[in-house]
Amino acid sequence: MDRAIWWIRRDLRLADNQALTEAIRQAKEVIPLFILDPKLINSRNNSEKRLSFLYHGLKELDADLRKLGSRLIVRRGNPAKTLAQLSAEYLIGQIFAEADFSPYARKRDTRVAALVRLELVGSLGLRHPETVIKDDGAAYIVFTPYMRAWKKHGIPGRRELLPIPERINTPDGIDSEQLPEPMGASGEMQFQPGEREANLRLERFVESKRGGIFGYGDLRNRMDSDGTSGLSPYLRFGMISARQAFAAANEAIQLATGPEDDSSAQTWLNELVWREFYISILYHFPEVGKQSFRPEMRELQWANNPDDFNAWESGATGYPTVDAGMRQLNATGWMHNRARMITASFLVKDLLVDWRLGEAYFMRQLVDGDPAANNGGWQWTAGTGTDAAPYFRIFNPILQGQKFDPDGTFIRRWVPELQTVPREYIHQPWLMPPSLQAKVGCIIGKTYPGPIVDHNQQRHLALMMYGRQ
DNA sequence: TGAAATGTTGGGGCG
DNA sequence: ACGCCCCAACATTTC
Repeated sequence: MDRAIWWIRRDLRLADNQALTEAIRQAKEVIPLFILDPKLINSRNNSEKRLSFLYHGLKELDADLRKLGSRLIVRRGNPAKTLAQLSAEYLIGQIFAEADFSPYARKRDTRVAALVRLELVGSLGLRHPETVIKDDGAAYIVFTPYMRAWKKHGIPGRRELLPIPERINTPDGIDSEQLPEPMGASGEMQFQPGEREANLRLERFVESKRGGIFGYGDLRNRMDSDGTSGLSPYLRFGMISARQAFAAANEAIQLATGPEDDSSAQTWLNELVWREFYISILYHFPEVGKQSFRPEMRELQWANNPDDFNAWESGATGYPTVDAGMRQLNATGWMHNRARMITASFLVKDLLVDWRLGEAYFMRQLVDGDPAANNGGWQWTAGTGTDAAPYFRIFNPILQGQKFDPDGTFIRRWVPELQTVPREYIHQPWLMPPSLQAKVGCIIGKTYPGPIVDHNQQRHLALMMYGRQ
């Protein structure tokens, strides 16, 4: 084959890239192509920060490609039309891409495959969803059996990962669109986009002597510390492959020196398996993107009060941990996982708002926003999903804060109005006597809202709402 | 990857 | 010495 297109979608990396490797193996010349698909770019649930991360990431990828004698070609338009037109114009033999399993991606790829030769190589998870199924061919809908089956297959060692190609021959004279100017300089972003940063983060995480993967078991839930890997945006855009992450996790498990380290590293690896699980769920049950997985939970009578929702999204519920989480999200496009569970539980089970509104809001904010993982997380919280939390499992935002942010460091970082509130009141500032409020300059109802609802009361309402179904 | 409600146990104060 | 009560601490059940 003379010419192939490496169609880049959610695999913005040169290392361990099966689609790219296969394109180079089969064709003399390879065109690295990214298509700005208006359907995705202009989607109502897209996020400025995620787009900015993508655009910066594409710039990085272009720079990396130029070191290999190639460059990134960017086109805007309908993918099927764009690929058909390019294929005809440049006599493309085949298009190689990494498989993506969101309902939209699958529809899109079907349309593309009807017009041009498209070969999907590898996937955004380590295992293709068709390969982890029960003996009778049904999909797993409970995590633990899924994980057991998943783990029966091997995890490649780091030495088996595909190297960065030495050179990519790309024909000259192919027009490329300018990338839209991303908002904000990449150097100021919390997540520096690009493959290089992704690898640095993974290395730091698995090689760190304190914290990192071996401290993960203890620290992952602490909202007041950096106990997580911070890799989600990179996995989201494939700046690092799932295989690379799994290989590193597995190697850490081999190197663990005690049962604590071992179980800590296992815990992180399991989080990666949760990602695979939700990719698989969305693949086998694409309708979860629109409605509850559980049919009996599709007609819940949500309150959907707009004022409550506004208070939630802007971080003004009067519950410090909830507000801190939402403000972290709004400010950075990322939220600690524990805070995601707490804020989500609050929206669904304290404010009785349809989980789909929360899911959409998260998609509009998150740098790492991914349809499978985000949907899985929300359905888990709402108790409507496959292997979901039972409906009566309701987070108490005060207790969660006391457990996972005992000093209120996380709260004070994101809710400056509460900066001066003493430790003993930080999770319930409304209990401060008026004299203390005046003394510390935090007046409940003025400088910081009182709780918009009573948790205990709302908890009972939620139990009734779910119980009636 | 929860928390509240309810039940059980046992030590200590006390008459 | 004994029974009774209280209640913290822990366990179990329930939502």
